[in-house]
Amino acid sequence: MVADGISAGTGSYETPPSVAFLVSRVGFEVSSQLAAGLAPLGIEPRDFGLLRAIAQTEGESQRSIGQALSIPPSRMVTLIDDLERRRLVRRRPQPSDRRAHALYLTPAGKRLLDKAADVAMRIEMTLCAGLAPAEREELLGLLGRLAEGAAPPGVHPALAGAGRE
Amino acid sequence: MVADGISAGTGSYETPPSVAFLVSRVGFEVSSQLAAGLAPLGIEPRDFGLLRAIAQTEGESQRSIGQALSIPPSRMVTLIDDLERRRLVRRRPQPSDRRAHALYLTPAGKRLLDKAADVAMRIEMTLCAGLAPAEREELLGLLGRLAEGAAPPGVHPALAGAGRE
DNA sequence: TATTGTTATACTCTATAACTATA
DNA sequence: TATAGTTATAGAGTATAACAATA
Repeated sequence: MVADGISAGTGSYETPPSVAFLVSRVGFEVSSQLAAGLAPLGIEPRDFGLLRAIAQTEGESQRSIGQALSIPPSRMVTLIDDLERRRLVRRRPQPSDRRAHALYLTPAGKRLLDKAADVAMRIEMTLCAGLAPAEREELLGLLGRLAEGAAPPGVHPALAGAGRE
Repeated sequence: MVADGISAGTGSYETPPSVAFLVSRVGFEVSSQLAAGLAPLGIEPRDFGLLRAIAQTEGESQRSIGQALSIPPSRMVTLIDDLERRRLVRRRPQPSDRRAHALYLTPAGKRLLDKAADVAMRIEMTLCAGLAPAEREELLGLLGRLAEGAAPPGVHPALAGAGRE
């Protein structure tokens, strides 16, 4: 099970009216839902992130993608090994640098990525089911402003762990 | 480092305009900030949650608090051992049932809990610094409605992990 | 016989460092 | 000598199951 950390002590004990607390709590729930929704597809949230990254930068080297996602090289080996074994990703030799492996999605990988995106979309719809379209827009705007202010300028380390830091 | 899971693949690659994604991303950031802010106090988010739970149910048994937070008994032993070694928590025999240990905060534990609450409050203030008071209220309301709809009825398993699932 | 706390153990996840093959 | 990928290894964190004392 994924584990959040900040929502710690939620339970039946207390529910401080704090944005930080609520965001963390809902974020945790959403993470769990994503993991549960992805499980039938045989992948985890981190694989989803990896597949997306590969899809959007086809041909990039293993290390380069790992760096962008803050995944150390040795970990990338295991993760890509796994995806390659399932025929979702392929390592191809790079003519320009024979040390490097360029990563590509297989057709099966692309199909799976589409299915995973569907799962994510369904979660979004369920999550916002109680909100009017205008309310959802309002929420998106407010959260976006929080994200801008709070996030470190570059990439944030989200793929690294299993549950939640 | 704490790790979220759903925010996977954030990086420089993509930023879907999704509430689920944004909530998870910001929630992850907040968790990291809490961990960082608590570190100088010598505790982690899960300890914070545990201290709060004990503070609000003084005298409850170890098992009972563990159950409320979805922490297995064997894990509670280690966690409470740790807090007791630092003189933040005390186990006291229960006259009614000599198998059970009732948990109490020491004065030092209460002081530390106060400090931790300050840390959390500062994070909240920083997070919402860019929002007008009315906007923050709006956000609280919208998030509250998400939390109601998305959360399972009872307790949610947040204390289990280290950072974020 | 069931339950509280504990211990022992095994498993998963992850990162660090050493290694190889190229550059 | 530096870098891409790999392998080996060791550490942290966690859960499961066996155990002792008490109910």
